[in-house]
Amino acid sequence: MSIPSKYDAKKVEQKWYHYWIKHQYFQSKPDNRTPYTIVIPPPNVTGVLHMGHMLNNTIQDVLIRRARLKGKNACWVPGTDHASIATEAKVVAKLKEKGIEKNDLTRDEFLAHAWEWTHEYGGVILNQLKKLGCSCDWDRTKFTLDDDMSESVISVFVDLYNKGLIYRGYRMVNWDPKAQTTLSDEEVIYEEQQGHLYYVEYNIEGSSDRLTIATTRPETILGDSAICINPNDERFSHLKGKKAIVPLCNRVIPIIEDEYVDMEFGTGCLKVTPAHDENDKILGDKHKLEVIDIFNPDATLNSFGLHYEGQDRFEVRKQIATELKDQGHLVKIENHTHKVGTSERTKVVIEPRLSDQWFLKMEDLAKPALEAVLEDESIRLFPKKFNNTYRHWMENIRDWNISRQLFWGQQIPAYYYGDSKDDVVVAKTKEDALKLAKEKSKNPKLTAEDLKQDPDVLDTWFSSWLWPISVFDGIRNPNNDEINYYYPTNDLVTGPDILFFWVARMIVAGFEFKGQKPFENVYLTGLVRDKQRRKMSKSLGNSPDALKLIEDFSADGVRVGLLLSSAAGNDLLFDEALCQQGKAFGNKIWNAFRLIQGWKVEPIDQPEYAQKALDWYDAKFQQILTEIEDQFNKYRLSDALMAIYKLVWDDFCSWLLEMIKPEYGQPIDETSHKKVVHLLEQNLKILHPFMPFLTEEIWHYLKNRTPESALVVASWPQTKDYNAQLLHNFEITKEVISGIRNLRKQKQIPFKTSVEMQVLNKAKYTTQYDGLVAKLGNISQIKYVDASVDQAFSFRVGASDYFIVADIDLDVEAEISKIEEELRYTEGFLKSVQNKLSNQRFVTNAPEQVVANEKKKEADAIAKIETLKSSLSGLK
RNA sequence: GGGUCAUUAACUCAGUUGGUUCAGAGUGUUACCUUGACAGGGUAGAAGUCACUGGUUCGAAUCCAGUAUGACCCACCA
Repeated sequence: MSIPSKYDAKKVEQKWYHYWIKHQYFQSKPDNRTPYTIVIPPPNVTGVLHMGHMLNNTIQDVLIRRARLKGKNACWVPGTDHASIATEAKVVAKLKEKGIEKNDLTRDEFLAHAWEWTHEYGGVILNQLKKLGCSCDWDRTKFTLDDDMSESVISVFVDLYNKGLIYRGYRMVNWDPKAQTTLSDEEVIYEEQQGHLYYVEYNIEGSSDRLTIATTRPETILGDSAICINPNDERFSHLKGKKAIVPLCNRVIPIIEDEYVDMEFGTGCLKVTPAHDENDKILGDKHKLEVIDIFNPDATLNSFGLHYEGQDRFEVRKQIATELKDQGHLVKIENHTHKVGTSERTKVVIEPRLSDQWFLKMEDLAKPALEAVLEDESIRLFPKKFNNTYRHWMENIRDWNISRQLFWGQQIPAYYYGDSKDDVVVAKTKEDALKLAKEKSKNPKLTAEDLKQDPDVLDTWFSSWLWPISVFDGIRNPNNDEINYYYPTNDLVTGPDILFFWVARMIVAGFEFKGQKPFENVYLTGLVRDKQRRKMSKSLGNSPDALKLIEDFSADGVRVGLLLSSAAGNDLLFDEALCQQGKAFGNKIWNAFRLIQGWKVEPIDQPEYAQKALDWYDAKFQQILTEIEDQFNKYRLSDALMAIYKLVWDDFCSWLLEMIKPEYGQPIDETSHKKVVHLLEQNLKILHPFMPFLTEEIWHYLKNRTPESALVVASWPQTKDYNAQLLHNFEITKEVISGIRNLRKQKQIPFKTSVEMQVLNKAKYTTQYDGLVAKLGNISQIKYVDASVDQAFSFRVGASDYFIVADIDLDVEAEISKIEEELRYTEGFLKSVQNKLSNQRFVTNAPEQVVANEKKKEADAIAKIETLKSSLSGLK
């Protein structure tokens, strides 16, 4: 079988992905193995893969592939989210291009367009995940608007309504004037903006006095229903009980008193606009003020806006300022920075607005979810610092506005049978609703036509909070085999930006609807940023094209690149150079494999050095294996990968292969070859979760494999005890070899020139590796001596001296000064150790172990000084 | 305004209960090497007042207090 000298990632990756799918390795069905389950954070159905997804899903794939290798029944459930606002906005925009307005369509017509769009673009992102190598069970792919998923959502709504946890309320909500829907508090992003503080004068009724208020939103004065002063503010005591006149519209409004007003801010006078500010609403309720809504749903002014009717709020703000100025009501304008709420999806400024919405009471629901994370820690967040954030949110949780004024989503199963808002019933189907309506209205003559379903749909998160349950049909069929087997799932991998949107709510839903946590561990990744630390975003154009990256660096390379520097919770500064490093690593492995496979194998005796080297690597592998087990348990994937990287590159390639490599043109013995192939296979196994394609390719080149023995379903290496002393001795051997190389370089002794070495070494604990030292140092002979060797170059490792006898003039002066320098350093070191030891408080207070160590350091230093002195006198 | 976390080499980060060479890794950089797996390579080296100030301790990158800078989260100051 001929092996290509260049690794063709594109071809290989396609080949093996097909192979894995064909042999159904990613499929999972309940059986008697332990399950290991991950549900994917469903991406937007019409989205495309970005760097965040790449990172996220690479991590999930690493975890799931490792679990599969460890013999678990690994199940990774993929799917997409209908993302109501985002998708609806895209559909609306697309229709607009065709000259179609959303308002001209019926609900069903609009939904038909939306589904068409979904079918056209939906799933693109899932195909991109396949390119990345993700080993999802594609037969389980779910969409949050699938019929069964929707049924689950509706049934949960009805259930919560019947429990009295869902209510309809007339409240101040966050209104997105562009999408023309409400948003939950979590969907509002507060951004600091440079604005102005307008000082506006109001006339006082029946007086020539005037008062000045400060406002950031002068356009809302048309909706003013009071002026508020602090009762303790003596500056305004003469105004108590009087009335003010709103400029422009000349409406007469009361001057009320409330301690809410901050006397320090602005003028100490506050205008009250209950329809357009949450605090004003509270004040308004308290003082029974009129509520004057001056906006249309798209944030243009309505008839209360007088001559500004139909114009946009920000346009009106400018014009009204001018008009106020012209009429002598504007005192001054100051610059003022403040936080403005914007829509997470459409980016427009949120308008606080009073409207009827559906809410879910969260307080009681949150309790078990809070305990699970913070008290019994049955759910663990990685990194742990998010516990605090989680606690704060959960303890201050507010009711969740779950209704959206959109078409794309599950329509709220509430049916009105009369003119009043209270003439409402909630049921899974219209038939059930009719039954209930007849009872409630005591009107048996009601027909289905009399029922009008609430036009709103549910917040998308109200479907995705059920995800770990509903993908296994655990809502509709609470005790089916799948949910019983797979739930609770094991790990959840997602970004901290949706900790509240999704993670916290899933935990709530898990306890409420399943009586159990939805997952054990939550791995929160960082944000992917560019080299300048800017967040990657479409608008900045700094986000690389995911598929292009895979094209350029191979899927394996990109995976390694992403993971190399992505400790959980830390932002990842993405740099293509990392992918390049990943790709180079792949190349290194490929070439190591080619070397091994290229050797001629013959049934000759195994040289001793080869056996020693292979035994050493065996132990080294075990050491690293143990280490990465620990790192995986702590979700330190980056560290685990780095440990493997160094194991393969440094220990396997640079040391082991160099040590067992036969002379050029010579064969290798069968025993060694068999063993090194085995060790390579072990490496491939632990590499496979990170670099699935390359490893599978080499795995099949090494031996003929049946589909059952593919690497993807191989077994993870067993951890065994290893000889730590052996590893320690070998490290010393490495130092000796480095010493030789170093000395050759300094003295310009070419590697091809074989030299003799003499060793002054009382312990002789590394003599077993003399063969290796001879091979890698090109040493003709190693002799052990009892005294320093004159006329030789020397170096020192530990307490031993190594002398290289070469036929080259020795610069005695240089040797002497080198030794003298080391002598000075060692004497200084000895002095500091002895100082410490003569400190009575140290000796009495420090633990025995530490004192003993210091004493050993002292003894070593004394011994070293002795040998240094003797070589010095030898040279002189 | 409240809170959380961070600050270690040129860059990105480890450093687990204070005590073994604990001042580390990867990248970059420097010098040299390189026809026989791999220049996407090899060998060797340089590089840090562990943000600052004080404290606790025999001993502090590590614990405590404060300061500075940055990031993030939360909150209704017009």
